[in-house]
Amino acid sequence: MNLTPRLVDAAERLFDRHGYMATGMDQLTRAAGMSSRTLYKHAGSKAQLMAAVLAERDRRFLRQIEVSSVEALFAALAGWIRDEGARGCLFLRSRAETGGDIPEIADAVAAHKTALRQRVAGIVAADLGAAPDPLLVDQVLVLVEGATHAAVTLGPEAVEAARSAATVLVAQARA
Amino acid sequence: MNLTPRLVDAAERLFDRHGYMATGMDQLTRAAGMSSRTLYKHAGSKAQLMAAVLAERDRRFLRQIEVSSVEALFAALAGWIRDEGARGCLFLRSRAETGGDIPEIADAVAAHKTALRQRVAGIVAADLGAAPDPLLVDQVLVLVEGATHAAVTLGPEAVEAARSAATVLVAQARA
DNA sequence: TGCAATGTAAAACGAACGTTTTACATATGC
DNA sequence: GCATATGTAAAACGTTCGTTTTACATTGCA
Repeated sequence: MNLTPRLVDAAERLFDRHGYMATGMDQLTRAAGMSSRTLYKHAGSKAQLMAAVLAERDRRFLRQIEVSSVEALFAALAGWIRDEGARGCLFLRSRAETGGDIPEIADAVAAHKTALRQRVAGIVAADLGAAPDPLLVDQVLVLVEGATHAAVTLGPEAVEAARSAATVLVAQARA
Repeated sequence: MNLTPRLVDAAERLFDRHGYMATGMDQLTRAAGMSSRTLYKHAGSKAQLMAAVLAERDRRFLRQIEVSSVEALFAALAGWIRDEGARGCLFLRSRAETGGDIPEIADAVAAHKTALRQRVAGIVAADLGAAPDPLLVDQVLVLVEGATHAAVTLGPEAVEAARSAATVLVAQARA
């Protein structure tokens, strides 16, 4: 059940561009350059492959926002969207596509969102130099989700709007 | 090609709960209480049915946020989420599920997001009593999208966080 | 009374779905 | 040199997909 990067990367690309349901196993085998027999030996099932994709994306995204200020958080988010494009949050999308009915996927999404909230709390704390008001953490988290999804239609300006809004909120919390 | 409310309402419910791809035509015919022959005469195709669902949802959502202050906007959003549940934006979800490749759906989503931005601009203008800075409109729009999507994991507190953040931004714009 | 229109029920369409299996090739380690 | 593991290619599994068609019942209007 060990997964090669080749498979996970190809799967992430296809799931992200076309959706979980719309991506067939034959497209996955072709993109990964392996037979379906090997793919199933490595991944177990389509749902488990998606869970592996989400776990890898969680690691990669959290690494991208390894910062210690709110300004840097939104700069990192802008970089992510510049590199990856703006298609909304893959975690929320894959959960919604499957109605939350596939445990492997629902669990991976819940774990990511928990980790994301903790990371944002840490960034706000580092920025303020003190334990932050939970409301401020929620506000920054809402701005992160908002930038991610508004960017689908607004483009990078959504991230800039979120960044400037967060700056005002943090400055006010400091005073 | 006229659509009965019964069909559109049943389709909206299924598409919203389980996703566009995961909802089969047989579930739609059963929920709408009609044969597939009649459904196709009325709706034309699955994609056109989804487009009709989105057009109806657009009307309903814009009616819900027929308000003239930013506070009232987020109160209306809280009411929507209380009644409908928090599953993220159906427009963005259906567009992402289909990779933007189905014109009926992609067009309905684009139209809704354009209308939403104009509505938010109108609300901010009414609240300020003056033409708003486009950046402030983007900020409120980001907070609306953020509340919608953060509520999936945070619950109603996401809307409260967005509301309080928007209040600060509007107050600052007034000064 | 009778003709369109409109509906239902159900079978059929070919294609694609996720997954498993069969048959065979190629390495690696004792 | 021979088992063991690991791979590919491809067919087959039964199911479901969106859509169309066939056959028949019901309705409303001339």
